[in-house]
Amino acid sequence: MPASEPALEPAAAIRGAGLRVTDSRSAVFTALREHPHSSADDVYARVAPALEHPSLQSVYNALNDFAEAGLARRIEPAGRPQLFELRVGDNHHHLACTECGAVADVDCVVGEAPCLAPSDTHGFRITEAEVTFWGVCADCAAAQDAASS
Amino acid sequence: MPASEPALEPAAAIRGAGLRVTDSRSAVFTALREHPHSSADDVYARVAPALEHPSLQSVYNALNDFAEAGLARRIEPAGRPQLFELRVGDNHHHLACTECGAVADVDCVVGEAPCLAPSDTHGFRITEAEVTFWGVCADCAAAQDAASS
DNA sequence: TTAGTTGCAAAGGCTTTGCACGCGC
DNA sequence: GCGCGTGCAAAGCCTTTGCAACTAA
Repeated sequence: MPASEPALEPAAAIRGAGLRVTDSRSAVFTALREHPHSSADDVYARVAPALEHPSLQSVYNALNDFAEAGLARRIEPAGRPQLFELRVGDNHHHLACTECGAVADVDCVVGEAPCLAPSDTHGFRITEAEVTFWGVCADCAAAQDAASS
Repeated sequence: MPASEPALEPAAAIRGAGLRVTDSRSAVFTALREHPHSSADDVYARVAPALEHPSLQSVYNALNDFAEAGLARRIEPAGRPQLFELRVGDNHHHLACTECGAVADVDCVVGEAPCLAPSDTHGFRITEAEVTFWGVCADCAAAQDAASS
């Protein structure tokens, strides 16, 4: 099992990103590592019990700080609240469920960033290629099949 | 009916999608054809002068109806208001400017839908692959260069 | 100590919803 | 005439902002 790679200490990761280490941030970091693709609300729900005075705004602060510091990546599935994940810099993409909003990771088909290049850049200075596969997750597909039978 | 006209009559397109033809919808359709990648606000600003009693909600209604009927496609650049365009079914992708939100079309590098397949579907029933290239458009790049020089 | 963070409150942007009137079919 | 669509108003969701008190370094 991949447990060989010791999970980086939250405090070290946060400090390494140039941010101060606080209880809130450590909690958010841990929650995000254990449950990637979480929305701010999800993270808040997870860290709330562990903190003295939890606040949704602090979670937003932490998430935004992480995103800005390059610790976390922001995912914004169309029409849904934004999600966050800690995997960064490995150019992976996402599968998103149009029904329930579930998101799963997919390794890039090509393997190196940017994994695609547009045929015409229209003068844009391109920095990133984002790929999202839309579909229906296994659970929702099962629900649909059950409903239509 | 030959659908080979350079510009399909708005009324025909709308009726063809199974929607009733109204002034609002015709105006929205025309505005969208002339200015693709428009937000609801943009469209509203364009159609308002031509209508008697314009309303932003009607524009939203029309756009959502179009999207649902397959007449228009909804684009949702992360963190920006949603945009709409009339090109549908041709599997093209987008270039988006991280600075100003400008969007440009790019033909799919592969050419047929879905143009990519994930390495692992995680049980998803995939219906669409969406590719967005993020970067800085020519105008914003020029502004940045000017500011840093 | 001192700048960076938190917590609380409130505002803000974008989009949707509800309902009566009017119009396309 | 029937039913969909419009217009007006209001609410809703998610996110950001402002400011005093607090705390990591």
